[in-house]
Amino acid sequence: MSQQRHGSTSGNGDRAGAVPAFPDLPEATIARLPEYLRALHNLGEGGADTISSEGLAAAAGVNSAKLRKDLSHLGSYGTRGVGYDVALLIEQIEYVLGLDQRRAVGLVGVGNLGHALAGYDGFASRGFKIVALFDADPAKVGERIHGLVVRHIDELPAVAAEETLAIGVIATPAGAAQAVADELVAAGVTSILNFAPCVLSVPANVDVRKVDLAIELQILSFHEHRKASLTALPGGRSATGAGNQEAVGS
Amino acid sequence: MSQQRHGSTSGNGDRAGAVPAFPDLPEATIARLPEYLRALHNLGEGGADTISSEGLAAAAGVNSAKLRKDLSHLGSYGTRGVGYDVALLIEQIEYVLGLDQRRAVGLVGVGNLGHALAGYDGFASRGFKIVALFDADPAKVGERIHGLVVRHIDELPAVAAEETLAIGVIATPAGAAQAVADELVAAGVTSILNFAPCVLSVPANVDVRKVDLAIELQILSFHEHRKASLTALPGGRSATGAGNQEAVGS
DNA sequence: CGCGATTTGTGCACGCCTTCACAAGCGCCT
DNA sequence: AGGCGCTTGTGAAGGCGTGCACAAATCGCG
Ligand SMILES: NC(=O)c1ccc[n+]([C@@H]2O[C@H](COP(=O)([O-])OP(=O)(O)OC[C@H]3O[C@@H](n4cnc5c(N)ncnc54)[C@H](O)[C@@H]3O)[C@@H](O)[C@H]2O)c1
Ligand SMILES: NC(=O)c1ccc[n+]([C@@H]2O[C@H](COP(=O)([O-])OP(=O)(O)OC[C@H]3O[C@@H](n4cnc5c(N)ncnc54)[C@H](O)[C@@H]3O)[C@@H](O)[C@H]2O)c1
Repeated sequence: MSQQRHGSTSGNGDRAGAVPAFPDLPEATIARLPEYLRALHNLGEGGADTISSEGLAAAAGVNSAKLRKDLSHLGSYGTRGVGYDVALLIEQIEYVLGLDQRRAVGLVGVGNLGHALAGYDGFASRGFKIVALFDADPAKVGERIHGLVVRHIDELPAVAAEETLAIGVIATPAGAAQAVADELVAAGVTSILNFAPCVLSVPANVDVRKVDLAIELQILSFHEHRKASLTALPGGRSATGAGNQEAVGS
Repeated sequence: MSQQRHGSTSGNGDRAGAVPAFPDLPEATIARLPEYLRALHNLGEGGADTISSEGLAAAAGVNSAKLRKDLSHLGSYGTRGVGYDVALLIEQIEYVLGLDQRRAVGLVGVGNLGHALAGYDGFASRGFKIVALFDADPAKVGERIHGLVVRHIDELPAVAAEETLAIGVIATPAGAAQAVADELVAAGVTSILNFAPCVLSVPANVDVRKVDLAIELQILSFHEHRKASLTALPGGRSATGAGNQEAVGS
């Protein structure tokens, strides 16, 4: 880690304008950082000043060696014999994840799922703010949800022009998803979270993450199936092997 | 594949009672099977009888070599020079995923998100049926949602006794999630889909998958951050590297 | 001031997954 | 009947991620 960036004054504020161009963190690591962050916040509220890798690993549900290696990738902020400074580590991870600036989210498709998302306070507390809601249904446009007015999808370019949307969320039916994605991309959005069960085609510089509940259920179904086929087999070993806590991140 | 199980009569029904105890498919493969399945259904509705690995791979958003290797793991159902028989492959994958029997899902926590899930028809069309809704709030108990009456969480054991729940879905606040998970496990549920942002502790024979939207957003945020720090750097290569379609599966 | 207890950071080996590249197999056309 | 083009299935190589095990570092105490 060439750039040490150690928060000398403990508080924030010394973050230089020019971002240091990241060492390429392993994808697997960055997928776990949010989990560490959540665990740290819990621990912090619990009054802990420092936490050992063992403790944090347990709270995040991972192996302690993995956790240490992950953290080592973003430059070492632990103290041997003591552990990690909770506040400092929170600050570090938030910085790496780009959460020091609150990211603006635009949500397209205010149906069943969209409604739930729009009203979810878990976004605000984790660094995001839904700043705009869009739908194509005239009956929905104008509706007020949690302080936001639903706007017509055609207004997307205008809205994006006045407030940069960091992330676009697609909660429309699958048939409309690709068109919506195209419009988001045209409006300058380079990160998309897609709830529609379909593959999106986007330019190479745009990141798409997909959440498909049916897929999750089907994976569970497979394991059910497998477990069922094992019930009448040799030693019913329960220890060795599969059975556990798979996070959704890639 | 020792057991060929070739659907001779094309329809279903010849599935012998004793399941053949699976070759251990790579975890990565089973996480992609649902995606292939969805793509196949789309193609089938489009009127295709057969599909090449190239075509199916494109529809599912993966590399064609990867797709072939995945499918080869479950015994080859393709024809060289022609491709895969769409109907047969659908049947195959559904069998492997255990979707030939419709799985009963119990949903706990009928709040914002729970409501949306309860009303989602995408489950039914993909092999699942929500058979019970639970909540702890007396104000919610008794409410009728999409033909199902919300029952009190205390009734879970009774309900589970009369209808086996294959999968439990947790959509309660994080604070209640562990308790709910314990109750599900006690009721005999061995697969859990968890929407609450917390780590669940369960016995080794229970599978847990987690969906955390904030984590997805934070991962996107990281890439935004990284991209932003790269704008003013050497050759703005857009081809090489990250930027794309990461599925939610492990 | 030195020693032991504790905990981080990491070298290393192993296994999984991805990807390339190609031989083997299949159907169609002549 | 034979050849040609197309597509599958897979061997092999390389890369990535995980987890062990341990040296280095720090703190607290006698
Ligand atoms: N409801 C769930 O629990 C759930 C779960 C998993 C996945 N999903 C997926 O999420 C998506 C939304 O689900 P839902 O249940 O909210 O569906 P929905 O039909 O209730 O809502 C879809 C909304 O999108 C709007 N819309 C349609 N085309 C549009 C367009 N071109 N531009 C803007 N808005 C448009 C519709 O007007 C509607 O309000 C679907 O793809 C569904 O498969 C939903
Ligand atoms: N709403 C969203 O879009 C969204 C998005 C991502 C994650 N989540 C997560 O999903 C969970 C639910 O979110 P929500 O917005 O629906 O919250 P909510 O408060 O609207 O609903 C929670 C429901 O759970 C019920 N409940 C509480 N304790 C219970 C118990 N012990 N047993 C049974 N039921 C109990 C409550 O009565 C309530 O009806 C939360 O953990 C949230 O973080 C929600």
